[in-house]
Amino acid sequence: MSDVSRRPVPGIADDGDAFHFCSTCAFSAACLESGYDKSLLRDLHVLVEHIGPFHEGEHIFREGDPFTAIAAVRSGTVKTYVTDHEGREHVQGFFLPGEVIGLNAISQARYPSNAIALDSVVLCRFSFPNIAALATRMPGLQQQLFKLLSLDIGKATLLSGNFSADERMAAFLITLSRRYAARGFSPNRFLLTMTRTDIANYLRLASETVSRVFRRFQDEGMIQVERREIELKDRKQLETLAENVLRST
Amino acid sequence: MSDVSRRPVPGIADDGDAFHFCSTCAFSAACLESGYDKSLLRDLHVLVEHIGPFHEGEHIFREGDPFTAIAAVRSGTVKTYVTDHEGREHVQGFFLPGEVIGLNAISQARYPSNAIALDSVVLCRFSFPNIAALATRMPGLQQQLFKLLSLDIGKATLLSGNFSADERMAAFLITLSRRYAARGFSPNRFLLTMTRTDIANYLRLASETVSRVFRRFQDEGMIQVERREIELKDRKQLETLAENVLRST
DNA sequence: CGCTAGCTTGAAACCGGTCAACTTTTGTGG
DNA sequence: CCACAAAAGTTGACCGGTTTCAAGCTAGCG
Repeated sequence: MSDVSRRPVPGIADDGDAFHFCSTCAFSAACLESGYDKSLLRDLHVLVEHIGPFHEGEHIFREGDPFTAIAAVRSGTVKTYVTDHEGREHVQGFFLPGEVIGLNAISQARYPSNAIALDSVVLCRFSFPNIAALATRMPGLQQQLFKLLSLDIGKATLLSGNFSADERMAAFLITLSRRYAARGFSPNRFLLTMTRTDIANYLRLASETVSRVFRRFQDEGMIQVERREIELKDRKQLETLAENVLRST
Repeated sequence: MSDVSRRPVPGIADDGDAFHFCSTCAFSAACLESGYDKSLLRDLHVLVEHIGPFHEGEHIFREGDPFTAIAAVRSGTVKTYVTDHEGREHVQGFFLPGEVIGLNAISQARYPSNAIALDSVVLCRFSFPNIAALATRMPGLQQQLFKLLSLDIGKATLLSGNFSADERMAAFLITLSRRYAARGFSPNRFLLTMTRTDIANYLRLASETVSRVFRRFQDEGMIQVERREIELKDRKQLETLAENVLRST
């Protein structure tokens, strides 16, 4: 079973400048800004381990695996999900580059869900005990961890509300867009790296409903979808639809 | 506007034994176990501020209020919720004695939702900057904070899945039961401190549906409800129903 | 080429929501 | 303590958004 353990990335060496160790990691920027001295930053650097690539369909961790590390997505998309007794899949989230997986495993010391690569995925792995220990010496890092955890509570709360299919779908598209934009990608044209079924299981819909909502949104000129490619053509209207879901974001 | 700020509890003095400052607070036990010396425990103690009582219907904080503190419920029940554009209320959670509110406010430095007392509520308030600072000197406390945050991600994820009314209701009752049991109350007989409408808005149902599910559960012998009093009569069956929701708990 | 997984579309069924009427409880003031 | 009003809860009938079922389509790939 593959997991977030030892598997160095071929071709990505850790030997370079210690202060550019991982441009996409959620920790680097925050900690660089905090003006720590070189020795502490070096401590952070030696914690990082680049692992992957995981290819499409490969599991990064599975429900019940012992928790040892959190990981920032460096490239690709990760889906987390659980499967219930009836075999229905419940998608908990999609993680894009720069986002951190595994935070919900801390409380149980086990991963409570499965994580699978939706395309080619490379991760930055952080041993949790080590980064927690370092955080006691770097208040900025501790603060960053608190923030990330708190953020995930908010994320999980978002779609738990009582919203219509249209509202949830609009919110899904808008948040995807914002997250891509935050990473320097186009906010209005991007690739859906997940299947319709994945989207459905995330939004608590049937995949047929996802198809139909896409079609209706397209007929109404709000989006243009062609297979996995999507273009947001009327952001304003989408934001309006998503408004109820996204308030407090 | 009332908020989690200065309002000492009349009759509850902070002058007593520093190591029994708050029997219900989520931090005390963990930190006592960690074997810290007296001076650090005293630091933790002076952070605690008992506030309240808030009486039924009174707000503890409101959406958008600047975040300064987290708080452990000492007695009573707190409901957190947001209201959307159409005036629909979305209940995010109920907090029983021993549970901590405000953790989802860290990332934004503002409370993302409203918190209201469902009955008479007393809180232990912890200034967040102070407790975070202290956590750098008490790794056990830091760990406890990480755990609490991580736990809340899991809680928020639970009901976000695609479950039937029956499954969600059963899960709601079972978790309530477990939480009361963990605090030394009866797991099979307790008071629903929230209205049917609150339950409905939490479970994404109509209040009429809550009524009907209660009635059906009762007709099937799983529970006995009389107004706000409830008794779980067939725990096993409820657990079975809740199973899908609660896996990974 | 043909297979398969993913996707789309239509028709019918159903779960839960909405609307409305009514009952019960709670709270208030005389 | 009672009268009354307001809030909470219950129940029934109907409606509608989503799901389910079924069929067919499309793209990607061996």
